[in-house]
Amino acid sequence: MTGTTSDMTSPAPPQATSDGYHHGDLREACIAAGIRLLEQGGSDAVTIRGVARLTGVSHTAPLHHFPHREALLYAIAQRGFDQMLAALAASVPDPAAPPVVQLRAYGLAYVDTAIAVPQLFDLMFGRPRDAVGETAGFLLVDLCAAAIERGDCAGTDPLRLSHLLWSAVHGLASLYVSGYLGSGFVTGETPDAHLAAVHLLDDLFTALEPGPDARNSHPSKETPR
Amino acid sequence: MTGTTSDMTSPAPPQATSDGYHHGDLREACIAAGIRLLEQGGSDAVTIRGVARLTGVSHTAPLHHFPHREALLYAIAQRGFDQMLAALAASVPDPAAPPVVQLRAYGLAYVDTAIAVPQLFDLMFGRPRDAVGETAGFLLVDLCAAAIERGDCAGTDPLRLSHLLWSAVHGLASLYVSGYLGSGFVTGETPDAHLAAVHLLDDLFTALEPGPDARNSHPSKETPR
DNA sequence: TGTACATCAGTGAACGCGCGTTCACTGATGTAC
DNA sequence: TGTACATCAGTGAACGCGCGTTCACTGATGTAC
Repeated sequence: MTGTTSDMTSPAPPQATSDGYHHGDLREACIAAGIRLLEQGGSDAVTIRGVARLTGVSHTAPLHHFPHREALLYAIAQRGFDQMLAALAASVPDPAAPPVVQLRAYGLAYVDTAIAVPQLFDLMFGRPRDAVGETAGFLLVDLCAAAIERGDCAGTDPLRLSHLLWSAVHGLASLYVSGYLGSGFVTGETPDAHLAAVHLLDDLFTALEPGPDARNSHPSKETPR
Repeated sequence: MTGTTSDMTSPAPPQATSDGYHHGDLREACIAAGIRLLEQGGSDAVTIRGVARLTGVSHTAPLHHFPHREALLYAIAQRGFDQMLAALAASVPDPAAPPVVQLRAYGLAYVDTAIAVPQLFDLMFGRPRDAVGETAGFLLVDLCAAAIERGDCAGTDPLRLSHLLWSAVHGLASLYVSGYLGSGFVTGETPDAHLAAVHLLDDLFTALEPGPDARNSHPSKETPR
């Protein structure tokens, strides 16, 4: 994952008016400034006056674009989801690749994005969820179903598989973001988040491989459909 | 997990002085009040003046116990870890049970605790980590090593196994706490967090069972004794 | 091509608010003698 | 057993701060005629 941060903090204004009066794209600049404040000082540091200062504008100007502070935070979180979805989409060069390959790529991109903008990641999942990622959710379940169908993953329930995968990846990202992994907490060895994600996905998909005995492979614990 | 919330919010003062002047155990009362504020309004709502109001004391009194607001937040987070560790310990009735059984119980208790006090869970993992859970980390790795040794889990690296387990459980808890699972986001089916945790742990440990390939060694899932 | 005018996106003064923190103080308690 | 005194844990007034939000305003732009 390269350039994510700069993508988020330096958007070229669509049509900048060059007079000193009108900003050109204050809304976009406020979101970028908000992300900067967020990454430096957490969500408490994201204020209307703060983004106004950073964009060099009077402290009431942002109110023309965000009716209140909450709207600014909401827009920032939404931007985070947009960026993450874009990163996920970009991580799979071939949409015809086997589902397991796609799932691995998505998982890796998920962790990388979270690590790149940790406070934004926290903000995204720290406020009331939005419908923005619903298609991503369906895609995830579809890929799980395809992987099971193809015989690449054990199990029978795509929904439960999707929960397992998402939980594992989200948990790894969260634990790295909060510093509970990656800094010698569990032991001395401290792989970075990207390497840890590779390991986790390797271990997970290896474990999920159906056994070589084609007849005994489905203990079929429940949900037989 | 029963009674966790009340454990956290109604601690009996060790020796309450009954005069109206001295509180008896203001420090403890402030922490309890802080957790109440936290669960209602997030960490922003936890203020020195707020806990003073809730404990019926002048707004400077808490400063005798917490030199500044950050110290209050720190104490609350620490209390959260204490409670979680206690819940984990209580979830394993027999410390001589097979490692996989213990790991399952811990995982379940972890999710249950998080769901019981979601904002506290967020606070705990949202600020600089403490050394408080280090022994828990070592215990986790030890159990993973024992599970591998016993032939109950595939793989060779206890550290990587512990990362996988912790990530999966932590991720599930986080996604439920933030509402991204459990409210029909991925699909219509919405098991509660506890049931989802049971499913996740079932699927995970089933996948981690070493296959019957080499010597058909372990047909039993767990608890052979 | 000019002109009137509505609209958009800025400015800056002002307000009230809750907050953390300081300060001098005071009541209750425990201890040395 | 009494007394002096240090210490602990409260009180309440006061401070300065940054914040969100309101208000009347003004400059720039686009459009109807």
